Amino acid sequence: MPFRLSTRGHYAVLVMYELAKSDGAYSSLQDISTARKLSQGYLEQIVRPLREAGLVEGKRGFGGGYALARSASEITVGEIVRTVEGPIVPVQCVADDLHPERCPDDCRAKSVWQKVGQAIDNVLDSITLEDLIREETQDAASSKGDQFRDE
Amino acid sequence: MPFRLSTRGHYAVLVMYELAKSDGAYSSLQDISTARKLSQGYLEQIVRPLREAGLVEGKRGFGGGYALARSASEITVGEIVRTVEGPIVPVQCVADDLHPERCPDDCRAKSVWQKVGQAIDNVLDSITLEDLIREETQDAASSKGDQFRDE
DNA sequence: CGCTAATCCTATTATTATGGTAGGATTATT
DNA sequence: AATAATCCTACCATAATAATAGGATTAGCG
Repeated sequence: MPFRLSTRGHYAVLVMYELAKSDGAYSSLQDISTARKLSQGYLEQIVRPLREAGLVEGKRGFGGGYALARSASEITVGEIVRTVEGPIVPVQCVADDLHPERCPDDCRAKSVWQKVGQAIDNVLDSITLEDLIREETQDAASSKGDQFRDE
Repeated sequence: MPFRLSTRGHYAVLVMYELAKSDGAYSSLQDISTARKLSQGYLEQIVRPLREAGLVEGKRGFGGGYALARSASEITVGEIVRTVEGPIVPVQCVADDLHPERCPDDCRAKSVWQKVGQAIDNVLDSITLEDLIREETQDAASSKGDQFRDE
């Protein structure tokens, strides 16, 4: 149960993954929600901040849908997750200064949580949507190097 | 809000941190909860799995309390967190095979979540309680090397 | 022995977060 | 005009979280 990503971030990446595969064409949330067995209304709520942040563009009306606003190589998983879920701060005491007796400034454990947050950000920021759609059926390394290798 | 550690894991590390500082002597939860402004009853629930997992020893009665069952250098933050919160699996689709249409086996995003989980485990497992109590007031590197440096 | 301080154990509860549903308004294509 | 899509707001059911409450047991101390 610890360090879980909620479905918002999970589904956001799935939707962006689908849009990246469509490469320019507009895809409707109805199609995506049907294919992935997700609630369309829920996806609408999730896509909204992505649109407001300029990651996707919505086109209304018949034949409309969503498309990436930028190239798949310029959108990282970290940007997607932080856009729909907020900054990655595993333990609140790192961000604010409430409960000074519980978590005083000199508490060495704080640096643990900071390092965890940075480690998560590093992984998420190192992976672009292009990495995800490249070599779809293979499990080999991406062409860019060791950023996305399974080890 | 994503990748958050609940208070269970947070408080568990705080308690273990206090026990490590006491170095062998039994510390009561009443003292710890008073000093850290935490609920004693809640801490009791949190310490229980730590005792059952053999990380701490409880001593009942007058003058009793809890003490580390092993050396502080042999207990990692990762072990503490996983004991009270369970394994670190950021996205469930990595662990089970429900929703095969939502998260098919060939979904490349799965490897992202796996890498995140491993990165978290790596950080948590690299830090022992001894690392936390050493050089308490300093922000320098630990004597063991670059495992716990602020960068 | 009896008092007290502690762990140990179970049940309940208030609050919050999660994961949606419902219903509609707007826009664009055919 | 019909339809298919985004866009927007509100509400809600469930589950997880973070405790609280109340007691039973055990051990030291006078």
